[in-house]
Amino acid sequence: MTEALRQFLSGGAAARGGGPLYLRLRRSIESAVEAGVLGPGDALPSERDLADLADVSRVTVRKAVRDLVAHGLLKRRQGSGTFVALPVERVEQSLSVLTSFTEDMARRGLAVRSEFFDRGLYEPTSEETMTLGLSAGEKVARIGRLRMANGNPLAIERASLSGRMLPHPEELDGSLYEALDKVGARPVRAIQRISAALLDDSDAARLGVSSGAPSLVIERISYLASGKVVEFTRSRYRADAYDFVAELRLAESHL
Amino acid sequence: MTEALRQFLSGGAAARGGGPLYLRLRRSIESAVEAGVLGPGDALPSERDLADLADVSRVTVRKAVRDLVAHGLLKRRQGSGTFVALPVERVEQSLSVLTSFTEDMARRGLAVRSEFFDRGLYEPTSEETMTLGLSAGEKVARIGRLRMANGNPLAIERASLSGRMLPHPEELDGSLYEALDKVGARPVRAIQRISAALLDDSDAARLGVSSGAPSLVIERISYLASGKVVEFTRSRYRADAYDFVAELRLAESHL
DNA sequence: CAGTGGTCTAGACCACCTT
DNA sequence: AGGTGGTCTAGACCACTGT
Repeated sequence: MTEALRQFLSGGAAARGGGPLYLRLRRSIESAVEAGVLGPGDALPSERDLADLADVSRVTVRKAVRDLVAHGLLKRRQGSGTFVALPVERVEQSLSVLTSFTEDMARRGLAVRSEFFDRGLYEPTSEETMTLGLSAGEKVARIGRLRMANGNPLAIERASLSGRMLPHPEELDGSLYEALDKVGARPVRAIQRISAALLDDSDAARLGVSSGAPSLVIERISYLASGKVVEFTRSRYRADAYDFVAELRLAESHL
Repeated sequence: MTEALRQFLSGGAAARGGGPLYLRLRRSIESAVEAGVLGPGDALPSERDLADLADVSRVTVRKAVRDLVAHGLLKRRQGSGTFVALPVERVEQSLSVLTSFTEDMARRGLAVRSEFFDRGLYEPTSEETMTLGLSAGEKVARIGRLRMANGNPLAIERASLSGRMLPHPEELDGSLYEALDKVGARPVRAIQRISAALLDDSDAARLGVSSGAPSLVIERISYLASGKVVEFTRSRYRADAYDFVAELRLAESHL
């Protein structure tokens, strides 16, 4: 195996076109994975061995590997090694009709679990006061949870609500909307904003991906029938595991 | 100015909690920007000077700065310096009704321009053959363009169509849908899939962002009234400049 | 030409996982 | 205990940008 790799590294890294060494090495490793010389889950040689094989310094190896880890091709485990990433089964979520996370996953035969890392009443930020239309002195209820499907962390959700809607957030256990339903504050409409950003270190750790991995950023504002804002949620979905799907009618559009 | 910075670096970097040096330095620079000691567009001291100020090696400075550049807080210009990034005005696009890129931007008073980097007929990939339902021997028309608003690159679009629909792609100049309209192949419906991923080096260069910056990945399949697939487009939108917005009706959902 | 970021090296020590 | 990735250093040269 190391012999086949040598073709891609020592021969490959030097020969493969021009450019900086770390880029040539990066392409060499990519080629080795694409060619199947390294399969999913396989361990790469240690960074020190790679440095020897490719005849570059370890710093250069780390630069090449870092890029490939960021793009999701490789995974590093401290003290253990560097491995070709396992293919991730991606999960889809519809954007036209908002179905529940739990229902969505159940329909796909996935076991869902939530892990709360934050449930409590807090002094609101100015953003929360404005978005939720809080009155002076009113507290804000915050719910932070890690969403998992089949044991894999998929998303981080941080919801903010008026403390009046949810006076005991620490008792929340299952569905937030169910709890809202009980106090007659079930939203009927939501506006969702989708963007992308790199995960910060703590969110990356929670989601079990490398620091600096990309994520889908979802901000949702939910409204009551009266038009009043009930809930403001900011979520982070693992970009390597999640797709949002929308169906569009092309009315008078000229693209 | 360097005097105020020193508070955040020499004093700051060493004092600011524990953890690796590059993380402390990163936090110090973040703090300096948040505190307004460094405003948008301001130049940071050179990496060598930062290394002296914070009393770390240049490698460590570069590691801290790289992270901040990836997150969009700083921008590096080779031969020139490192600067606090200018705030980017974000652009929204609706997902419920697909309006045209050009119209959308015009409504916001933005001048739109497209730059083609690829227009031609090619041998289809197997993905194109399957998605577009091409018959044997049929060529595929590919349109690759860089979308810009007010001179700023916003997105890269790569569209694939049957060569029969668009036999002379190199003549395409304006709207693709307009061209399709002329041959009676105007789509009436589309499915759009939204995810996120890091930009590769060449796309990052086209979009004028740093290599490894995050992007929104949009895949769209457009259908004729007959149900036949007309077009398959894969786009990359700058994550620091683009939001997709969807309105949702919460039918029977339990979140 | 001087100054900046970009690449690269050889070697060191630490933190962590495995056995 | 031995091997792995994580951090860090001091110094070098290159490529690019400005004057």
